[in-house]
Amino acid sequence: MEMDTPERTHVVSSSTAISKVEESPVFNFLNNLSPIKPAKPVHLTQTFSSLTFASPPAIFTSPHISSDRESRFLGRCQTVNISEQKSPSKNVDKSSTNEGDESELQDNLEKGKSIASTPVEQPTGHTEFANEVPHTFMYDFGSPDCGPIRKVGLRRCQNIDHPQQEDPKNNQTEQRCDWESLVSDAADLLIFSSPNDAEAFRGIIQKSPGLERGLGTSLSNLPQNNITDSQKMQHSFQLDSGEQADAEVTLESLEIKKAQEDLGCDDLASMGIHPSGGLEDEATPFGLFADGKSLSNLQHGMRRRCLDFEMVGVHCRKKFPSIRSSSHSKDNNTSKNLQLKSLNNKRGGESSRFILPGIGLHLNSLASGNSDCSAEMVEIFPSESQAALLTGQELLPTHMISTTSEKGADESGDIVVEDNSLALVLVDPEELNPDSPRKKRRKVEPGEEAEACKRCNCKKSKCLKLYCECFAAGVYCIEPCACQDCFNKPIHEDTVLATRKQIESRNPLAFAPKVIRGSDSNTENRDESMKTPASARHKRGCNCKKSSCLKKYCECYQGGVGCSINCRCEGCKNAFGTKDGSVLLVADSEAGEELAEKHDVISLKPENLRAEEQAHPSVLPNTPSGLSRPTEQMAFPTSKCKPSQSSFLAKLGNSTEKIGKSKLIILAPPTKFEKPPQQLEGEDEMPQVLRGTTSGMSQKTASPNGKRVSPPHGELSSTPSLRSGRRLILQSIPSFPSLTPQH
DNA sequence: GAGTTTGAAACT
DNA sequence: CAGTTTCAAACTC
Repeated sequence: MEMDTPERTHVVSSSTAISKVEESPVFNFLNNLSPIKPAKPVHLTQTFSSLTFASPPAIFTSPHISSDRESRFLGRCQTVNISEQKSPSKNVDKSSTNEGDESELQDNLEKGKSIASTPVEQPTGHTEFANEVPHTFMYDFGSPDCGPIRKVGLRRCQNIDHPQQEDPKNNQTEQRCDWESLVSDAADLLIFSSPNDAEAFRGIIQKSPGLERGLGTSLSNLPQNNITDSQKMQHSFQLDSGEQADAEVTLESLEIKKAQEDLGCDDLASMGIHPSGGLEDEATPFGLFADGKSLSNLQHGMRRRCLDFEMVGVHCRKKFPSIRSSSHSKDNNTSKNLQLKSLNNKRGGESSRFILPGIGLHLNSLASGNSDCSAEMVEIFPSESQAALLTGQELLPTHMISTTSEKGADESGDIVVEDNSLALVLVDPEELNPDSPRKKRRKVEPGEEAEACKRCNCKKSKCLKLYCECFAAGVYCIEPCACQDCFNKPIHEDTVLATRKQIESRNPLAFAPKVIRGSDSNTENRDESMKTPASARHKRGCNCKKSSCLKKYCECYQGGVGCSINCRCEGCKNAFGTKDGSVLLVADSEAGEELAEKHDVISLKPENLRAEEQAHPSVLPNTPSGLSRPTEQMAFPTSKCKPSQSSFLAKLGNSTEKIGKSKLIILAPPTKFEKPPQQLEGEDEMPQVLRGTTSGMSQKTASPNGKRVSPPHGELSSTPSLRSGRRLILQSIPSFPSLTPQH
């Protein structure tokens, strides 16, 4: 060995020289003199080659070496590998490798920095490491210390969107496992691709003390540069994945990360705030983490996904239950922790659901329900944010962002409301105070929630049948529910799931959104669609006989969609569209009046609307004048809300004048509205749900431009929540006066 | 808040 | 598939 070291140094310093030396008779002579040396080099070489791992020689020689690892891990991985490989290079055998390889090696060395600096012992460890590495990727085995880490690596590999980011991690993890001490030294070389990863590791570490030893040090040692780098990575990641590519969002996320660093990730994790979602998201699905922190991470990750991928529907669904629980207890800060815990638990349960087969439908159903719940969502997030605020308000922005983004994806109208609430949160420290306006708002909410995300009142169904709105929506019952003998609770998750399966077996679409937007008709042409009354339609259609499809008894009407051929209703007067397609006419008729009346109740003041229409008959160019209003009204009457929004928006778009100042404000973000049409395009029920199927309302409503302005809640139908959402909007309106230009 | 109406869900 | 019953929401007072 001793003899080797000097040679190694030589090799490292000048690879070319090495080859010459080897060839030189003197070298051969020396080798002959010391039988030991030759044997080792050969042995090593074989070992590596056999492994197909990048043997030192192989490394030099070529790309072949890289094998699986490199294929998976590009760029940075090479760097890491180089560092690892260095030690091998030291071996005499390695020196024997081709010159071309040497040149590569040098490059690598430059990147990797100091191979020479690595301790002599490394070679041995390195060989081991080399052996292990391939296995690590290929198989899930490992020493107790390394096992978890490797798993993570595997996971990541599977889910990896960005191999580069992961690669570094894997490399690090591996190195740490085998070379903890060495790694610490080389930590500088290693770079976590993303902050997310770092957090994820932290979370892992928390769970597994063993890992913490290995990783903890390295993490702690990570240079700030790495962090920044990771931040950048995350940023890029967001951009890549993210439809939400908003620079602001990313910036905030960065800020959040910084804040986390300042505060300490642990604290943040405890708070349930996790700016970075990356690994967490991935990890959770695998069920790796059971504890609250990990869950919180998951939650955050979930959010992230929504943000990044606009998996809003799913996200919302997952969150919903938790949200509900949290929403109720929001008032007390002390309770917040408990809430969070409960949320975590619930979420965990949800996550499990998420994994379970058949859940998809459930989730979808949730989505529909979620749409309703969007209002809650908004509030809920703030609550969490509040918790976060306890430590630092900085976190809030993320929540806000996330929430908005989510909503944006799912629901335009609700989103607006949320924004308001969020704005309040940020502005007012009072939120923390129970007396804060927010709290007041929440107080209002209970009623709203009850309506919005309807709370059931089941007495005999045990909330395990579709009679139960909660169950039908795929959500657990919560406090507001007045149900009796309720089994639709996390505690009875098994029962709930079993029941679900049973129901699904009977009707696979039982939990799917009842209202489906027709891809074709729906979307943008909805105004035109008035021709086809129900571009968005109820799946099965209604069977109304006495309500004339003008009351919420009618699921079509309730869902804000017109009746279709599927309906067996009698005397259909559905304002959204009659079975026979004579939608508009109806609007003018009784239904329209009724709707208008209801509008009044809502405080929408149909008067204004009418006045507007009169003043601006052209406001709704797409829709026939008569129809436009009625339809809009239609939407309102039921929930008092969502539909109205869209309608308002449309009107507002055309004429901000009368409608008003306050109302217009709410409508504000046009972008959100833009999304719905896209959603409409997706025909698949599931996707729609996930996306947050647009409600008929939104579809119906037309922007002044003729474009559909409104919201997405496709499923408004189901949605009591929509209703609530609208209410919120109305309420929120006052808050936004500033936004509305005063005329 | 109690009672009625209504139509979906569930059952046969 | 049709008819009946059960159920809970929607509605009315």
